[in-house]
Amino acid sequence: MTNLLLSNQSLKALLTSCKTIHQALQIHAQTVVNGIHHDPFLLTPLISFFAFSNSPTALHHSSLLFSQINTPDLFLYNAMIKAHSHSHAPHHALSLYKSMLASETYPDSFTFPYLLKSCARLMSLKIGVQVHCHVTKNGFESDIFVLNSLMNLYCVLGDMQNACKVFDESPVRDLVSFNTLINGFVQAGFARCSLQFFGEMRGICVQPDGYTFVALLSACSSLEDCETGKKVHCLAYKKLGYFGSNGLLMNALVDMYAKCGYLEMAERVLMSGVIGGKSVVAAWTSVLSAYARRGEVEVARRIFDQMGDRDVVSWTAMINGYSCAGQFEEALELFVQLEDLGMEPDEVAVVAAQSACAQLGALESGRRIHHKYAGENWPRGQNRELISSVVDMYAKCGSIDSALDIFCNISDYLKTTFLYNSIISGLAHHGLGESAITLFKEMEILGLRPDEVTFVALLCACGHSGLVDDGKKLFESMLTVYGISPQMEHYGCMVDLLGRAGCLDEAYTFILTMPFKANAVIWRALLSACKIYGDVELAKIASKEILAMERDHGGRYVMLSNMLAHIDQHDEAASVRKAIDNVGILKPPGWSYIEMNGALQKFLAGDKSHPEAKAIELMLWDISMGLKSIGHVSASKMVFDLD
DNA sequence: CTAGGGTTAG
Repeated sequence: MTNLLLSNQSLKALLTSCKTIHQALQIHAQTVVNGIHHDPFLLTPLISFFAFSNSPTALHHSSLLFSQINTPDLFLYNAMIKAHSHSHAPHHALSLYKSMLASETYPDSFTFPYLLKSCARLMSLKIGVQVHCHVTKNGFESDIFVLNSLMNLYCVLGDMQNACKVFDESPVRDLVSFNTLINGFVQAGFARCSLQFFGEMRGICVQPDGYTFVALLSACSSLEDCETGKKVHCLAYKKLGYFGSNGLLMNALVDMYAKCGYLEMAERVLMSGVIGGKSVVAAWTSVLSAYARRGEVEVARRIFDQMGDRDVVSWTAMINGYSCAGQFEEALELFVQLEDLGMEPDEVAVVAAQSACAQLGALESGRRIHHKYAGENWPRGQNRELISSVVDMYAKCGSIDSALDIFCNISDYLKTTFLYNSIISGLAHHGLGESAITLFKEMEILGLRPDEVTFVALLCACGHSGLVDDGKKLFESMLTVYGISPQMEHYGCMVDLLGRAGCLDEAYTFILTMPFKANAVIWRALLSACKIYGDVELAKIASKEILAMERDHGGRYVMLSNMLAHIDQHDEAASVRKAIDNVGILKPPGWSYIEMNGALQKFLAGDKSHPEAKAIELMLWDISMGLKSIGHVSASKMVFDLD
């Protein structure tokens, strides 16, 4: 553009034919140059253009423009609320609504669907119920768009009772209402209900569409019910005719066959379609992750390599595929490659990366990824799954201070049972039993329901901190207060707790009075306690049980021989070692990892191949001398060298 | 005056 001055009228005309954000920015620049950037007749179309363009930077731009307007009208408010409702920060939509009411501008039937969408994105029941009240107060409770949005909100929150209530009490219903509920049931984990509800829908002759079939196939996927899936496949064909070009429906179909384990069928359906672009990527991603879940990670990788286009979802599927196979280094490496290609990982990808870091103990990578993608100022910092993966990563990498630091700064409404499970188990492993119990109480105050995992973490915390009475009380309360029946792991924790505290007889009685037969893990917990307290008789009982249960597990022989060595029964120790030789068992070598300057250092017992092996040995020697000088007695004399 | 609700895969 030259220095030609453009009038308000011509700029407005230009805007109507404007196609890209770049063009709109140029027009905006012109309004500034011309000093007419406060003209509401220009600002309104500019703001709505940016607001509707689905890009974070454009949204930011429209927010700036919006803030310059003294009295925005309802249309502008609706445009901004809509734009924020599908942004990374949907809570802005609610602030906008508040300031809208404050400036005495009142909502219409277009306002509520976006507000409700924002509540759904925020997963906030509290705010959602408030907005529901406003819907009623303003008399929009029979607007079909508002009602369907309301139903969707309750579905997303997993509150199917209220979703059904809205449906039942609604004077108007359409196919979208039915589809919302059918899909809601699936997403909330009630796939059977979704199929049943579809039956009711057919009973009153409501004709399904593509959306309906996608939801039904998703139900069959989650149930891994291929028989019903095939019926849905046929019905879709009967109702819709050829749908090979419907990308979403084809994906749902491919995914259904893949999840049910019919991988050849999935691939055949995929090939039979004429889908392209994003849909092909999605369909191959479904197949890829099915192979990964099946444990065929190499096949998954081959598909990944052969895919022409790949998006973040495909990369994440492959990253999780590696993690699933225990190949965490490959998983992390792939994430870094994704970054190097300049792709923007989303929250699910970052969660996958953090979990690989957690498994590797890769603190430096974990911290880098945290700061880059999930820092406080980052909009994704609002994602609950992401938050708990970060906390979990720090806790598992031994940086409990960082984990606590982040945890303490999380708003209550973002806290979940998962998050508490992560931090409580982190505290448990760091021997901070009291803090674990404190956080458990805090969790109750917030109204979060503890689950089985919470209690494993808590009992483990008590065990590691010698809190015998607290542990017993918590164990008792599981069934009586929380309605969770203790499983084998919980009994194991209790045996460990009692054993560590030296209550060996009590631990043994506990095992004998358990409602099910103790497994080897539990006997091993007892055996390990016997080792600490030198109870040979009980150790023999425990060993006998373990030997009877696990003929091919190397670990117990080592444990038993260690124990016998410790209590000076070298003859028996020798016989155990002989048993190992006879069966030909080798304990899988124990690895340990540490990440230094971004590189992973692996160590194996007795391994001297590290380039810095000499310096490391000197340092270790130095540390152990330091420990001895403050009175620490090494337990390493108990360990037999099996090599 | 303008605009709107429900879909897959990690």
